[in-house]
Amino acid sequence: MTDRNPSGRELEILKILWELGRASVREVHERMCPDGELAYNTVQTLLRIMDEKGLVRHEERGRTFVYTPRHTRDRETSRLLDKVFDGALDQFVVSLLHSKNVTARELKKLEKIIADARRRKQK
Amino acid sequence: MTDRNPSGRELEILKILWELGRASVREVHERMCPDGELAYNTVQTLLRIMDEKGLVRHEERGRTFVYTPRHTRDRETSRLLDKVFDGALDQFVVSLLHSKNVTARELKKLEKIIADARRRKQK
DNA sequence: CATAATGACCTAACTTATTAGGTCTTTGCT
DNA sequence: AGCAAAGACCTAATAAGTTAGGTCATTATG
Repeated sequence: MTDRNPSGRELEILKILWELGRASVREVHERMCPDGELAYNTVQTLLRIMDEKGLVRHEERGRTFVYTPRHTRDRETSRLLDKVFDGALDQFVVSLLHSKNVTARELKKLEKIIADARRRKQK
Repeated sequence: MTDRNPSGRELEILKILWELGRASVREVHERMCPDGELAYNTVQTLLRIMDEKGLVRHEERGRTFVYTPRHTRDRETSRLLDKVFDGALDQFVVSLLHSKNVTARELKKLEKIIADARRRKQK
């Protein structure tokens, strides 16, 4: 069972793994719920399922499993782009600008990001 | 039970309603599954649940219900932005540019969208 | 009028997601 | 050696999402 999509909780775990790069169940658990909202076992079960789904992979370090993400941020972004906007990039960006109050500073930053991408494209 | 989030199928229905503005069960069903992938009753049930969740509203036209969306595209975008990128707009856009092959033409369009937004901001 | 079509409403079956308890094993500490 | 901590593995219970069948009322149509 390879390459399925993450559910809500699974996405939370993926976010941790994207941040840490690699992590054991314990590390994910501590980062995700420092106040014990979820049981250790819950996180473990989720990671096992995500492994089966192909969203993460694991290697053994001693007797503990260290997980790394296989599902990428970009993949997730792409999925959402298709899911909500049928792939229409411009519509997505317009909506993005509506969706919250964007500061002039942020806009400037975005403009630079796009301009850079264009420059790279030209070459 | 107001203001809950759409599931995958519910989002599909919302997309139809965003496009059509308003529609009966039959219209949604025909647009969504012209080849009868889903039963009419399935769509009807989904719309009823979405009504309870506050994602759509309905008014009666004769003896048929006409549904309109309450959950907006922008709201959905905002939700995804938070869910995947904790609200970091720039990260989202960078990922967007990675997520598929963007043409130079599209980039130019995006640049214009951002520039226009900035200009409006200045005033 | 009889019958078919359309539509809302109710409910059930099945699937997927979420949560966590119990068990067994290894390891580290006294 | 004995005990506690850490970890994987198995399993179950609940919740949420998905799908659609059956029922009844209203409206067309022959």
